[in-house]
Amino acid sequence: MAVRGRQCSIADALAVIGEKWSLLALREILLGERRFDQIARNTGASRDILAARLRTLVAAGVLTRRQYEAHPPRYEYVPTEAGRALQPILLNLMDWGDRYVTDGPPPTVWRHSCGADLHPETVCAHCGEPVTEEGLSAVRLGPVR
Amino acid sequence: MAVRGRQCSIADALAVIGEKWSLLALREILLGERRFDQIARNTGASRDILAARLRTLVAAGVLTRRQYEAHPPRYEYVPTEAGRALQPILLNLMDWGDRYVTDGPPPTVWRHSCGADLHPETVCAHCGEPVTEEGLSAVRLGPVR
DNA sequence: CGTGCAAAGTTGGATTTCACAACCCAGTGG
DNA sequence: CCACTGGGTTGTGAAATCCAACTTTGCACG
Repeated sequence: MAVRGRQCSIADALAVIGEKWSLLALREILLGERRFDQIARNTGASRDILAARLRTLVAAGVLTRRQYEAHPPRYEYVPTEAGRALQPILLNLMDWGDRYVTDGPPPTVWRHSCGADLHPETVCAHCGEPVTEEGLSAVRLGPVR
Repeated sequence: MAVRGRQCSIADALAVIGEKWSLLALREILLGERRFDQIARNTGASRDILAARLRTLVAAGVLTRRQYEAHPPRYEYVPTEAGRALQPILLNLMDWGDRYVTDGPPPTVWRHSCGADLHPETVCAHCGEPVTEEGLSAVRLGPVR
């Protein structure tokens, strides 16, 4: 996407998952839907665009396309490790939408194994403290191309 | 964006910040850049699209547009609470890009106040345990419209 | 046999969005 | 007077998206 602009992994990540429908397709796949028709129905994406996005995600290594039936040939989409690693991003995005965009109660609720309704929080993996603006400084920034 | 499809705060969130360049503009603003020209240069977005995105983000309450000079009138873009709340999402996205997309070392590195280079981790706000696929179950899902 | 259905797309054409360069306006500095 | 800066807007053409219809392979029903 961004040939010019700051060299940055956010831009690189968005080149893979930043297009329209990519993240919604991944949401459905991480919810357990693996079939084209079901993903199309549950996201609302048009079938041609969805096919293109799934191809991109397979090419990027986020999904694999697995044949689950030989005659007629039928395929399903399974998340790779990279795909499963997007789950926290989707949960954070959902939580942000719940708080600042969606009117009314959250449409989707997750239960954590500890028993509580899940509210994701981002912490420093090293010390476990929540990440706040004040506790953060940029050591090195990507150059602007 | 998604009139049809599952009712979901991820879709709602993407309607606000899911368009091309929105998140990259927010990245620059959260890095401290507040001026149109600087944001345009550092993201690589074309000026017309950037102006449209900033208007959308102001209308959605993610940014405010503040006049910092009267003659000639000049404006800067300041994140609101909702805007600052996107920081964890951007950090997670950056970390994902570092791991699975960007070749070579991470272009941008953040230092946490604990002294370590920041690697964000998403935990359950209630119990503090990392969020994994296994520890998670959907209690309620949004209906498909 | 003929009809209907399902899954996983592909195709054609209209609409919308995006990119790029050029332009505008107000003030500032030389 | 001239160039330059900041914060945009305008026009044109290219690209992406939307939507409905069609295709292919096979199964099940009557």
